[in-house]
Amino acid sequence: MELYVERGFEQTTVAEIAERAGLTARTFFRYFADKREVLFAGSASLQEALVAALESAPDAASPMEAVAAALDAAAAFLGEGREFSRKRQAVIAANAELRERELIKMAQLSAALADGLRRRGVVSPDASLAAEAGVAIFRVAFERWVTDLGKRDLSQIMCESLDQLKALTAAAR
Amino acid sequence: MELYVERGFEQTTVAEIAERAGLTARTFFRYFADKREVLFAGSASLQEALVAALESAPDAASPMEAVAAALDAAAAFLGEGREFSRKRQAVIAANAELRERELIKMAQLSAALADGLRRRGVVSPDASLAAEAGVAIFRVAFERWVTDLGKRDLSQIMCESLDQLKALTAAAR
DNA sequence: CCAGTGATGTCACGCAACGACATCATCCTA
DNA sequence: TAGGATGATGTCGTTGCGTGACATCACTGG
Repeated sequence: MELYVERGFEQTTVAEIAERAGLTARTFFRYFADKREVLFAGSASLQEALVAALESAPDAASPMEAVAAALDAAAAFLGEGREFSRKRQAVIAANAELRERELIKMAQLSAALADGLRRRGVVSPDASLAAEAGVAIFRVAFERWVTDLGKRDLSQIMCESLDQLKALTAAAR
Repeated sequence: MELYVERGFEQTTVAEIAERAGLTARTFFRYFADKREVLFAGSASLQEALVAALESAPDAASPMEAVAAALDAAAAFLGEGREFSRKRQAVIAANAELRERELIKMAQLSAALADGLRRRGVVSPDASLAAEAGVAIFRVAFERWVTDLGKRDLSQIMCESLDQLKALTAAAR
């Protein structure tokens, strides 16, 4: 993060990262699959938290309600470190390769949520759609939260976004 | 496509592609930004077609209805070449880097649709949400269409998926 | 016939990423 | 306590992607 913020992602070599960490480039690649991956170390635990929340939602909950529970967990997970999220997001936004990686992490998240929904008995296409919709809400809400200058809560913004999506789809045909 | 299908994406070098095309590797890179991009040559025109359809939707159409018009255009654009889409999709699915590129193309599509909606007067977060939802529908429907063994129409599957999303969001809270 | 333009080739280079092997610390056990 | 297994790290060499700089060649307009 330090180096990526200082001089940008492309202008940073793996050798430099390794040097600052007191390691060899070869060792870097033993911990991270590639130069990008180092910025996404936490995404596995985020995903676990979301899936866990989805699974522990009440049985009576509808698919989208279970997804909403997962989104609450996401807010809890990220809610504290807004400054860190801001910095990280700035680095990612500035580089196309990093945006790609970010997107595939989101897609993995979506797939994991869809799996979780299927385990709850939701039929396959509904599960995918609900998961995709959930991730869309996450994306939009997170963007707003990071951009926002005020102090509004992430979970609150997520709720709003879900409501907006409901209103939008309800107004189609 | 030939080489990627024959021996897979990773096992194909740019020099080989260039050779089969009767060119130099250097020239390849003058036409395509990188080894992946060659599989996404058509995505710009797809995007244009969708945005055009969105813009020419009746003024009275709701945001999601305008998005639905764009999805119809997508179906028209892709509907004929199912065999080609299948092959291409198989190549992409088999490789993580290609999946990343596919995702960023989708994200660009989503951004372009959101822009188009804003030009129609839709407020910003609604535009993003509707566009994201539209792309989610596209993704799910396309996946079903490519996988599906039957002869069901892409546009038909898209309509179904939109209806399903409506039902899902309506059932939240 | 020449100057300008655009497409292509040639060459050299930086760097990401990986395989193979060496080294060293730790720790378990006979 | 010596010795062997294990795991983390370093070293070295290689491949291939991607780019900058420069040369070449075809084509076009004047």
